[in-house]
Amino acid sequence: MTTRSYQRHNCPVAQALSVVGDQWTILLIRDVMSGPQRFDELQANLGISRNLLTQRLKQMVEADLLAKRPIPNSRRYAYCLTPKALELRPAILALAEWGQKWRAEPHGTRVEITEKATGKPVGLRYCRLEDGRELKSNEIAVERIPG
Amino acid sequence: MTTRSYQRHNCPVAQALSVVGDQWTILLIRDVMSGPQRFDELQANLGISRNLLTQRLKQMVEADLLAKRPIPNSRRYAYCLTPKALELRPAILALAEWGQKWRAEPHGTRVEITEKATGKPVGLRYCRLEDGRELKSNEIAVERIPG
DNA sequence: TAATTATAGTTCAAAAAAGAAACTATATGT
DNA sequence: ACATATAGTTTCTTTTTTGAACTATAATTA
Repeated sequence: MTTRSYQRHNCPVAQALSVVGDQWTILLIRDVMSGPQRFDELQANLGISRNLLTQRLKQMVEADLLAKRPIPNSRRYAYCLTPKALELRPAILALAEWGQKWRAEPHGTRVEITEKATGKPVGLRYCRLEDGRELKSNEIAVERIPG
Repeated sequence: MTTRSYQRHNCPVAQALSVVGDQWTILLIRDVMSGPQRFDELQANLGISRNLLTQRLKQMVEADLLAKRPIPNSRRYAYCLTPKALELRPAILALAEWGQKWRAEPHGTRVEITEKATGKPVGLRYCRLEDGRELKSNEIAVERIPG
């Protein structure tokens, strides 16, 4: 690892992207999150080439993002999200919200978050950890603290 | 645009990634957010090759993520974030939080969010939009609504 | 005034990554 | 026995990225 890549990697954003920052990984996680979990389904949905899908799935299993499990009474395999991958949901939802707002075609597929109990709309917001109180984006400061 | 890329793109996550999903764009935005705004600074910080940096900066200006402005009384240029890029902050902070939790080295650089007025710690959480009340991740449901 | 440095690039060859399409292996159903 | 489904692998081509040297120009320094 060179000095430069060290600089890139001593930052949580760069470290996250070194795991999920390639062209396909986040889309694969999103797809597995919303249903399809088999090789051919993922390939058809995303249009990723098969050799690359093989390679990515293998890397994602190694990175503990996916678990590959044989489906009983079948020779199929299911790719399942690990807790590590599930915790990317806020990042993926934040990207979805941004994509929804800034995309060229305003009326594509939407992603909506609701409260299970009431069906009321929910969004990702800044909260004071102490009491869960919502803060507006201009009320917060972001600081990088060298480790 | 092929059928497959249409499928990929009729999804706000894929649409977001089609703009910021390459290897460098999010790191460039993070870097510009936290200070460096000049060509050579960005190049040295990230270790990106110069020709690719040229190309990415140009694309990001075209995508309305960056504005290139000459610095007065100097022949330097500053790359400044547009509102569109600034609104990626939640996504970047969500990635930072995930990277901080799951990276191999637990004691690298940290990113901390605080309330400006009080210095109290803040995090990105799910909030009921109606009243800003924080909800736990198991209290929410995510739905994709075809457009 | 001439030489040097700083900045923001460009150029070009090589290496790495990704894509497309055909092929393989194996189990299952008919 | 033969066709089909699933999950890949192989091979070749195209595209991206890298690395390193080179360029252009304005401002500084000697």
